[in-house]
Amino acid sequence: MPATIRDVANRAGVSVATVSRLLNGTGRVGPDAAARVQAAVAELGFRPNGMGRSLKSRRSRLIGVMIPSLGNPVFADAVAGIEAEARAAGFTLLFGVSNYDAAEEQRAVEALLAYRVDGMILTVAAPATSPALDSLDQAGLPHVLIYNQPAPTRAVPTVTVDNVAAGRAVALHMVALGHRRLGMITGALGGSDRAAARLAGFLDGARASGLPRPCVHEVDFEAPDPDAALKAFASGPDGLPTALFCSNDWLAIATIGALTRQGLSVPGDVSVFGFDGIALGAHLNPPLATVVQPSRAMGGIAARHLIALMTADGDRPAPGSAPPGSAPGHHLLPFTLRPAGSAGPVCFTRPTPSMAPVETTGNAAKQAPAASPVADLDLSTRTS
Amino acid sequence: MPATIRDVANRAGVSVATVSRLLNGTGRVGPDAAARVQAAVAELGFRPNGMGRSLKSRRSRLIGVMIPSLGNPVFADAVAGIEAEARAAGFTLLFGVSNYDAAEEQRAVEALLAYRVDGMILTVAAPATSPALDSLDQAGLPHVLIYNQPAPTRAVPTVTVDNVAAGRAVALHMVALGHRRLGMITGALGGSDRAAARLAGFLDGARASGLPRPCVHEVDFEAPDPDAALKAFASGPDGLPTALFCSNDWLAIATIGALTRQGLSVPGDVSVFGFDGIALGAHLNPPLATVVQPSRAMGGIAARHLIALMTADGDRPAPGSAPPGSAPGHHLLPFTLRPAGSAGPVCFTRPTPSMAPVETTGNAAKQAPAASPVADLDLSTRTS
DNA sequence: TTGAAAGCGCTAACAC
DNA sequence: GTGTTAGCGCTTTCAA
Repeated sequence: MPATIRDVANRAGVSVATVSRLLNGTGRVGPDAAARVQAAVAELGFRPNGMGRSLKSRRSRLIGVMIPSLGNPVFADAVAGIEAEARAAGFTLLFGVSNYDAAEEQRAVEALLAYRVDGMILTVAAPATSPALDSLDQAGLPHVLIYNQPAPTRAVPTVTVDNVAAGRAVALHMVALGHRRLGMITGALGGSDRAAARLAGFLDGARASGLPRPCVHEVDFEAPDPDAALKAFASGPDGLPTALFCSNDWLAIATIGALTRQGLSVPGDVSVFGFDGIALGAHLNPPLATVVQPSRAMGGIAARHLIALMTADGDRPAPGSAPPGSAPGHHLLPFTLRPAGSAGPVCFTRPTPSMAPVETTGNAAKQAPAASPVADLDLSTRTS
Repeated sequence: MPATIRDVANRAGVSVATVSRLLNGTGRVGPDAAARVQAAVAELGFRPNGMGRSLKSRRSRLIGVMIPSLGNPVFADAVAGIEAEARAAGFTLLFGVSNYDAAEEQRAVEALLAYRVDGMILTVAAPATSPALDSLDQAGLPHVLIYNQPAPTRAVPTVTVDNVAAGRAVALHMVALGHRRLGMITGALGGSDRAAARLAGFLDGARASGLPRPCVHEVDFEAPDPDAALKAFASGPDGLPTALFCSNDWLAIATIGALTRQGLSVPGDVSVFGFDGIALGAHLNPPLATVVQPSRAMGGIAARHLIALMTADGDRPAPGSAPPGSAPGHHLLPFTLRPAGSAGPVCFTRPTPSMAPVETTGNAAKQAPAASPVADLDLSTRTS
């Protein structure tokens, strides 16, 4: 049974009010009383009960975090950023996972809401229709989205990159490398608005380059089956693309593995592009070509923004009513293209990549990191 | 301002006790009253305040989780396992990170303790000397270690694999592949008792095989610099080993990257073994040879064990005193060796691997996954 | 500078 | 079945 503030007060021969004041630095406390309290706290190993404190003070110093999955390192990175920032500000994280599912999002958010978190940082499947965001709005709880696309129908601050522009940049880069048959493998679009945005940008880039609409195949986020997707491509009218865009690095790595198992070389036979820029990608062989987004910083910025929101909320403008004219403070972070090993120039001398288990040995002459016209595209940070 | 139980009671025309009883399923409630309460709850969007509930009931339904870092996917996997199990049992996670540092562990544990978590699952740097575990013991809070070595001096349940045996198995496997110059790159031993155990087993295996003591180099966990470690090897008396054991997959992947950048081929020039079995490793090219531990299951088992502990704790044996004769219920999970692409037979025809940026092209004849005598070693689960 | 006292939202005796 | 009530540990007026 942990010591309570009353125990401390008794032992120090003061009132609980004095103990509270000293511990919170609110109001003056005499030096002798202070000393006695300090001693009592130490002797009793007193640790203020956060529950009692929260109940009375009506602020929990808890931040809720909800992400689709921990399996994708990109989310773990963001959480690391959030954690560091939150801790520095004296907040603790309450944590939930949604598995890319709207109903589970709702459940997770309810669970965090039950503990009266002071604010929340989350990634949802589809902001526009998210019941979880409805709950948050209705509760009037400050929250910030990360990774999600800014939702026109919601006034919720969002920290992300321009996924459409990034998707477009990938297409243009592929075209610049000489590719004409592009394709995309994406996680379930219903579970990820950003995947949808990346796809939209990608298609737009292809169209702008005068190419036919690239083939697109969806796979499951949790247990992606890239082999099936590749088969689907191969059995389509155009065969396997020479350049594949995967909606995230996780998927891209699995896809490269599948291609390799099929006896195809990357990027010799097929170029593969990922999205996220997870740290591991840079260590692959060949290094993963990808769109690098600053995940950790994204988490940190979201946390700082949220904390500002929460503290400003002491004098909340009006319960539930957002300032009519003001934008909700979106942060559009810069992304960069990493035009690394897994994406190379198209090889015209090579026959159309086939899925037959032919031993395709050639390695396209250990190319130096392709000098790309789009290399390290860098959008400067914008805040709206 | 969220609705309270009193609001609901008023609206339903019953007492708060009735509302509480209905919501918690404790005690009978008349059908008409029940209906009115249900309605009121729905209309008010009532969500019971977890703080109030915890304060009164003296159980928070919160589980604290503290890990060294989210940067290493192996911990994220374990947390995913914990989360799934905890959620199924109606618990929510309070989350902290220690950065492999004992002082930070202490801080993080204090933070979680402040919210009166019902129990805790954590990985510490060194169980024997961990101030965080001291706090936990002193608080009499049920807790379970994961990944850590079972500490002889502490009666704390631990879910892990036999790191010593695994380290030994790696050494024996390397020897079986013909390697004679072994080496190890490990994360800071002071920050990881399991790295130390893996090292001990590895050294033991080398010794048992009649080899001289392998060279060992420590690197930082957070920002490992494998290049420096490789240089250190190269400038040592024995030069670069032909087989390198890295204390985790993260490190192994970074090391392979460094070797490749140096113009050395893996496993042609140097075989590399990791530890953890993170999912990404299997998709690498070559696939990462590693010791696979069941991280997600590890988290799940730890959570189940903890929950059992917590509920049994209603009638705690005696505050602080562990049952004298009984073992604390360690779970030693099975590990398997994945003898994949990054570890191959030593190549005797090749000159001693050097660090000079000579263009070493040879790829050791695209070997099939070495048929290893130790393949898929499998210890059965033991519970002590 | 200090103390007394009133709750924060909830559960759990205890009465009826 | 249902209501009354006493706190859980804490912060915070309000007096002194």
